[in-house]
Amino acid sequence: MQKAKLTTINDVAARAGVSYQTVSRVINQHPSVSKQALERVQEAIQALKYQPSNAARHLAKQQSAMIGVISYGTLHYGPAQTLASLEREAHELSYTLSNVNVTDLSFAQISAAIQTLRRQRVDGLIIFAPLIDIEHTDLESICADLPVVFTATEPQPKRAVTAIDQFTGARLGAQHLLQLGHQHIALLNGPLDWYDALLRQQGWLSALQRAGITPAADLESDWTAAGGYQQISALLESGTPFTGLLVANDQMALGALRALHQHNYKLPEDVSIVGFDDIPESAFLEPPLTTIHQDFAALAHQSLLQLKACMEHPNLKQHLRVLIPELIIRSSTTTPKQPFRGKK
Amino acid sequence: MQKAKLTTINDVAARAGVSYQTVSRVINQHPSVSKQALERVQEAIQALKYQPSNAARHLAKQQSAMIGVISYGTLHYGPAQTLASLEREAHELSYTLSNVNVTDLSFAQISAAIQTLRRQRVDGLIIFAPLIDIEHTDLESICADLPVVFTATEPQPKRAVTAIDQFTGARLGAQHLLQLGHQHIALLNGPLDWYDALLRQQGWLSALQRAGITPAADLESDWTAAGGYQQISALLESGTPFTGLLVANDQMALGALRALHQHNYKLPEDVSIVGFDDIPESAFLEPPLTTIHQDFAALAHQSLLQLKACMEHPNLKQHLRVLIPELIIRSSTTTPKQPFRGKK
DNA sequence: CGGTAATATGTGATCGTTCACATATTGTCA
DNA sequence: TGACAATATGTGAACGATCACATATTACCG
Repeated sequence: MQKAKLTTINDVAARAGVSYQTVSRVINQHPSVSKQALERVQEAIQALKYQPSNAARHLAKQQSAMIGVISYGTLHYGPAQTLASLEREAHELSYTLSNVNVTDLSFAQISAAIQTLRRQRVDGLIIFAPLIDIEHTDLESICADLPVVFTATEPQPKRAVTAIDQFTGARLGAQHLLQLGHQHIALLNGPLDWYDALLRQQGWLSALQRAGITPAADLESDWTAAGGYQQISALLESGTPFTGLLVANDQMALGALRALHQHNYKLPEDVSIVGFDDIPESAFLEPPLTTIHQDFAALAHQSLLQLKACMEHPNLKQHLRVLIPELIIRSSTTTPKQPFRGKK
Repeated sequence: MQKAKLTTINDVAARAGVSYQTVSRVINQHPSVSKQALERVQEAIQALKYQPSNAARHLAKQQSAMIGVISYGTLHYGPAQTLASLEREAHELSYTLSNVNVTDLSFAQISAAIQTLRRQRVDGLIIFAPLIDIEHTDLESICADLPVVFTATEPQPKRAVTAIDQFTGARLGAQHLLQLGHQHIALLNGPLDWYDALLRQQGWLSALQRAGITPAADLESDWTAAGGYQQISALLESGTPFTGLLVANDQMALGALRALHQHNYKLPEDVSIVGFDDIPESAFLEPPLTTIHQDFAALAHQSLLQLKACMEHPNLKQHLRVLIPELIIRSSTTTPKQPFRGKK
């Protein structure tokens, strides 16, 4: 093994001819260090390629400069973007991010993830996973007095939450279709154990109800293009009439487009589609996709800011921070050709 | 602040009525612990919600159970997938991953990233970024005796490298087009400061040269659909004749498809397109995209295995591990209608 | 020149673990 | 029953940094 024993603060002190405490002062930029000592210590650090050990520092300081993240579904666009932004933002605040990705939303996995992060003595925690089934009391017992920010999850009483308003997003999409004159509007949603999906369903329903319109169809799929393709193919073959379609992410919308093309539908004349997320490819689909833009970088930024507030003022009451998504109109939506149409 | 002082091994020992060392033995599953002591310690751990401090453990053990990753461009599909897989794999080997994402490939950033990870005393390092301009001697000086695995980078003498064979991948794509009878084949590549892009260019060129065919065009873009759209639009407007197009990732291919549709090209009759990566959406594009499949999960798996080997046998000479990508034929490629065609 | 403050440096204890070693207890067999 | 091994437990030092405090040096002002 490489038992080469890494250089320590003492090695540097010895070489510079000062005490270890002086070296510590140089590292931490304490003002009371003479110019001579400073130079000699810096020279020694360079020469010995000294790097202070975070572990030792954390132990002594009783804080880790680490932020824990519990993430879910990071292979999907939204979570992946958020996580990447989170990492960048954290680095700018000179925090290190420690990410644990859970593969399901069971209490067992969530609690194991929290334990892992508590061992690392993270200074704060961002839970970036839908937690529909978790009891608040259970969470309280594991998180203890760790500062936590939730996102993508249902409102937690007394807990800090930063989220993009999915309800409003879906409503914007549905309203756009309604304003164009669509009367038969279907929803292709993601899995309902994602809280985001639940909220989008509610927003869509709310818009339709307010307009006095009955939903044409309410489908659930798995966020993938394949799933979207499958569901819309089935819907078309079932003969259910619809002219407007709200899809809960752009990948499924892509699959839906394919299904519609295969069934010789003309787009957007025959069916208008609104996606969700505004992935970079959306503007280049056939036809370019009208969609609900979500600012994941802003979500990351805000949740980190909120976590910082939690860490600095642990007793401050935290409120809900909400980001509003934006409707991006492209050419996949238009006025319906006929007020009503069935199977082609 | 929450100066509540977390519970330590001593608190557990006191409650269980044993010495701290016995508690340590329980934590580390040492065999020589009596059944009674074991039970009492476990009870105390439960009751006090004790979690051992990783920082203290690492300090004492002189190893961190952390693996550092230096990543680049994680907002793109390939890197994002690899990173996510890496995290999952590392967790399975009960390592923690510490990721630093660099925003450019300057020596300054790479070396800062390595310093950050050295401070964390990572046990090993996976450099998952193209390092075309970095001198080997510079790297040697920073990495010192840290076990390192490179990937997505040019072969390093004496260093461990795991990579997907991009040269072969591009050649497979080009050969497919050649076998269909295409004579005018263009390449739409990613930025050439990615080593992957460079290798794909070489593989494509090599296949064409072997067939005695001159390249129709050699374009460089930025991996995005927007970039691909722009470049292919320009190519079409320039009137350069081509019937086959190899694109270095599927997002750019998506943009290229859009450009071709807009110019009223019939696909695949007028132009055959081969993508790269096989993103989940590829099968649902218009038309479904023939592409080169890359197994990013396997890449992550292999590089971690190799790193483990490096860590366990530091003096073992490491070789180059290569994964071979696979051609997935869908309907975006067919025989050329005419042996030659210019601007439409 | 004495006194007080500001600056510069050093010493011992501490953070929460593990390791090496010492010691106490139990078991097994001649 | 005595001897020796195996099992079980405890003690002090170490890991590499920071903190609180003590001390030495320099600076300034009346």
